[in-house]
Amino acid sequence: MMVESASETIRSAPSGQNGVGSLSGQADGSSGGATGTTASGTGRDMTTGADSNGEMSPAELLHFQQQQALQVARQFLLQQASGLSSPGNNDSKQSASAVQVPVSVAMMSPQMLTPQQMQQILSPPQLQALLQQQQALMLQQLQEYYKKQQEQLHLQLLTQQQAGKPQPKEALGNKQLAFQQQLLQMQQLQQQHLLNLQRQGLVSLQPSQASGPLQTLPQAAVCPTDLPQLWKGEGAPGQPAEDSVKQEGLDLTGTAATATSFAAPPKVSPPLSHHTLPNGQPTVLTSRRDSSSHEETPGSHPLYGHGECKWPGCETLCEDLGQFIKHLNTEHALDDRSTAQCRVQMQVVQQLEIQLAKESERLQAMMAHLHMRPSEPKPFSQPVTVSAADSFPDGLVHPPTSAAAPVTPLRPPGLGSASLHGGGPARRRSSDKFCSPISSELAQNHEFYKNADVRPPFTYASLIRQAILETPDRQLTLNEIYNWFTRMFAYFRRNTATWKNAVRHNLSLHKCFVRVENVKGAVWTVDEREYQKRRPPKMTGSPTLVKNMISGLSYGALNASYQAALAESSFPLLNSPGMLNPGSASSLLPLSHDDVGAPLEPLSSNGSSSPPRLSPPQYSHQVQVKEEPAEAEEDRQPGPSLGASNPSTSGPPEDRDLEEELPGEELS
DNA sequence: CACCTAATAAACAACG
DNA sequence: GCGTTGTTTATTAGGT
Repeated sequence: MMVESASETIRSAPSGQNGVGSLSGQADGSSGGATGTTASGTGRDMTTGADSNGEMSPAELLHFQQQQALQVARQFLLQQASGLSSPGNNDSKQSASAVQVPVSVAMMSPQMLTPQQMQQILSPPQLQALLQQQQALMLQQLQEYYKKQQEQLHLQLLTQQQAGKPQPKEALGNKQLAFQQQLLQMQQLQQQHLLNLQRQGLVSLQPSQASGPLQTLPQAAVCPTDLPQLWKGEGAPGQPAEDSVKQEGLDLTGTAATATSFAAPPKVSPPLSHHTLPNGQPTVLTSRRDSSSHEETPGSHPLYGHGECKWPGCETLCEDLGQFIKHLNTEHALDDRSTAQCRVQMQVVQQLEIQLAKESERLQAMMAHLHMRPSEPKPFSQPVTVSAADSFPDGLVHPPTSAAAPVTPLRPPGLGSASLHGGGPARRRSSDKFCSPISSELAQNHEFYKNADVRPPFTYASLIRQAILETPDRQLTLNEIYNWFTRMFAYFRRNTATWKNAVRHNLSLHKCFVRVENVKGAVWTVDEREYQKRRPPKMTGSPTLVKNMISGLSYGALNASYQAALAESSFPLLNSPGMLNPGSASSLLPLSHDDVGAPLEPLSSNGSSSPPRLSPPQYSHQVQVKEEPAEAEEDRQPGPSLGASNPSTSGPPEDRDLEEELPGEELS
């Protein structure tokens, strides 16, 4: 609550903030207490690493690997939970953010701010910059790491050949083990990298620069330090090289520290180190050394290691850093060759990213198979198996992710750009345009929105509707709507006057929101038809087209999975944001109330309730008002349209009333 | 450029 | 009188 008022003063909204501020305090208090941290998926019971085995049978090995994967996943959750994702909660993660933020912030805002302030203040663009920076480092590390791994494998193979005779079996087993470990490490790294990317996707505008501006980002990414170095060498030759080096060294340590915190989570590595094989020290050690090389040698240079120049294809030996710097400035100055090499490197990075995406996808599938679904309702939103090509046409991963969907490379359907409302002023609204299925989007990322001070890419109207539909009775009082907002979105824990006003404004303005007098007051409900009516014009794609596609597909031209995927992805288009799961879910499972994720969990687990694409119960929302005099409904009901129009009056809330065509008819 | 939609701000009334 | 709720109008901005 303190934070809230603080941020409010910071942002200094115009007038009557005070009164409302206090009010919101109350609201938050109640809601916050109620919700706390709901499912949030962190509490999964995961068997902790199978440690101790010296030798393993293949089965054991597999098991071990799975355990490792689990651990990695948990690591993710922890990271997310600890607030890596961004602002929202304060205290506990302050330390974490204190570690991460300052680095980048130091770069962009000379004057130092407290982490908290930063959390409040950091705008998406800034965050983006931060993340890009981190990503750059990660990429760099990744490259090195991969290289190392390769070398390592090679080395191992050699040693294996040599030592293969004595105890072939054991050695082989060990090798295998080491191999597995390496794989795991790679996975781990991949995931972390992915996490970074995803996080970046959260805030960044154009994650997909693969084709176009490719130059800009990756260039920075490839070698954040050496390019400036090169330019420096050219631009200001008089400058003592040492100085610049030192500075960069410092910077580097800073950034490297953050990067390594991702790269080498202590939790996961220990078990690995246990299993290092006889001669295996190198494996783990190298990786460790690798990942931490920067931080351990403050004066080092990313392109300098083990006494040699790491410039691609160079490997010139340099006794010390100074010599290396000279070498760098002379041999790798800014010229055609260097830039070309740089480009190549960029491509390498991109390839790696793609590879990463694929691998993480695989991991996702594995995790899913292991019932590890981290509080995220994959089945609905995305079949997980969206082809990598689809998800990453650009080789990058965009989507906002929550702790719930740590590794998921999925991009919220239709939301690709929607969620990336980068930079822009708070005004930017996007949701409806993209017709992102708010519910699935939310389901996937609610953890994120809950904790990250990121403006959700949905319109107020769709959010309000979502809030209402999530409740079993599909009705909410204004205050309950407020609470939902604050509960679900960190973003709405500040500037309360503003958005609350907006909420009221929307409720009044849109015909789709129907106020119903209740015994205990007034509640708001959603008139789904009205809501649908507002959409048609938008439909960026062209609903009819989509419809045709689907119907066409349904003739079986394409294989089922693809069809499903397609139907899935286009479903939201037909039904407008948010129609699906929660609506049906909540209608079926009252337990929904607590948060978005909740209703989805059970569904995802039992899978019973219709696959996303066709769930009929969506159109359920002619609400019935609890304990309510029927007359109330009239006042605003667009009476005509469906006789069913008031299942409320007649039927049960579940109203299986089948009007699925509705979207079609209305949209087309 | 016109038009539409959404966000934001603000005034105001009714009500408890 | 105050705060909440609800309605309404105006302005601004982004998208088409």
